[in-house]
Amino acid sequence: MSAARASGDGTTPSSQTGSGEAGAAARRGGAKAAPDKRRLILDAAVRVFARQGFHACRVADIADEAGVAYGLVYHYFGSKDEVLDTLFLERWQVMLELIREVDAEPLPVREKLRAIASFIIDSYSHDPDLMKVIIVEVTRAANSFGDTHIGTIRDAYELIGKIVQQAQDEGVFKAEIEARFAAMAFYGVIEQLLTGWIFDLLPQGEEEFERAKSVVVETVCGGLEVGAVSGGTTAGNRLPR
Amino acid sequence: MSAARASGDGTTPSSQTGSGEAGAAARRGGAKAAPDKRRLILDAAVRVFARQGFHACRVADIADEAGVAYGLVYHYFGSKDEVLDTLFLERWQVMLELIREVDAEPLPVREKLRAIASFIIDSYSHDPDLMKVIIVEVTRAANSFGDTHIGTIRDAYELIGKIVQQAQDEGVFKAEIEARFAAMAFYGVIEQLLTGWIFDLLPQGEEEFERAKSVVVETVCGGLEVGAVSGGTTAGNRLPR
DNA sequence: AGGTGTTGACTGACCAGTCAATCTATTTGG
DNA sequence: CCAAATAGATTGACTGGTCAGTCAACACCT
Repeated sequence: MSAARASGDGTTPSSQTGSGEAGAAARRGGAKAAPDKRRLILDAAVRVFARQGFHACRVADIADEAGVAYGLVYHYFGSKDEVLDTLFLERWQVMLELIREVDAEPLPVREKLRAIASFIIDSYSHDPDLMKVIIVEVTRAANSFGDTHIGTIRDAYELIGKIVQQAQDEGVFKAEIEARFAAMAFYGVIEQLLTGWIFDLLPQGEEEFERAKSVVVETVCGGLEVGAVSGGTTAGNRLPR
Repeated sequence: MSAARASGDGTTPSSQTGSGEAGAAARRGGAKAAPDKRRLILDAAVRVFARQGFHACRVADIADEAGVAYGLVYHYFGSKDEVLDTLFLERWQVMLELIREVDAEPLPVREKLRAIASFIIDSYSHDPDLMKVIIVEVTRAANSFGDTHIGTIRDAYELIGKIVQQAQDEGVFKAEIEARFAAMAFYGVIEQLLTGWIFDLLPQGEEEFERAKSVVVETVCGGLEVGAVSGGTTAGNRLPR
């Protein structure tokens, strides 16, 4: 289930600094092992970025939050920017992978889209701070990180576009609405819901998150109007009401 | 027509700094009048913010772009922040007004939503830089301007929510999808399209903008699936392609 | 003579990134 | 099995540059 993947912790997503770190890996093989300062810093950064925003926080804040010395941040990361880059890529890569997997499976479109929506919403549910940072500081940040990662971001849109395209080829989705637009619409709805939660404009909670998954798919696929298709959600969904 | 209102120039949307400025208004009554430095600074700021981002630009950049001295920026605005605040409020206020007007008129939901979508897209078409700044620096910026203006932003969502609610009461929109969610979805689709244009992920141009208006309404109201409602749009554009 | 508009040099605070020193663990060679 | 050597981890004071905001002076109008 996609929800499972949403929590990809403890795995220490490998290098990023580029330096050799075989020694650290070996040491970690033991028992409790050293608290892996690199991870500690990343996690602290998420909290600090979410709380104060990337621009408003100082590197010292991250170090303090992580309980390490200032200089250590620069031992593991080349710059303040690189910390954010790492956080973003770590998560976005996992999402791209999931979308590719979903795309490969022989599922009805609704299910594919639902899987994607579920992944993103579960990601938020599992670590709201991280998703807040990604959306606020990267995904929408032209002239800074958004620009840097535009290629990676675009990949996601294109993968979703492919799914829509296929549905159109199969005659399940209307052909008049360009796949590219449809993909943006779908993603836009999800991101706006997260934004609503981030800004505390919408009620949050497991229940709401579950409901949101259905709402997203139902809205985008079936439309808001009565008389439009009202498919069931996950399982069998052909019955017209 | 909503498109007309999207271009609210030459009118100098009045005060914002709060100080008395009757003198300026009187002088402007003449002919060409002084170039209204305040406006000059605001327009320059839009360009600079759009080009470099709010955080990455210096106040000196704004002054240079406007062709005025550094200190003059502080004569008209209390701070760098206030410049952005002014730009945002100026435009957002107009949008709120439009939504209220649209809401008051006895139109079918599709038309109301189309009018709103048209306004926002026309705004972008008319001044992409300004919309870029508003979306990138305010609308999605938790922990900075988004937080400051959250109330004003929320107003828009709620007004749209009211329109959806009404459609539900009339039995035109499905009741299962909470109006609040639906409103967010609608707005989210629009903002994501703008984001696509801002990041150059979607083709731009008058033609695309026009098409987008229909796509937004059609997607959100009728859904992507075949068999869903395929309503016409505003004027005489019933023909499918 | 007084007020508003305009100028740009200056300052005070702030902060990313550097670096030399210290500490800890692992390896080597005797 | 231990001491010296090596390498990485960790520390935090310090620096160099940046920039928002101030201010005193000047320009122009009435």
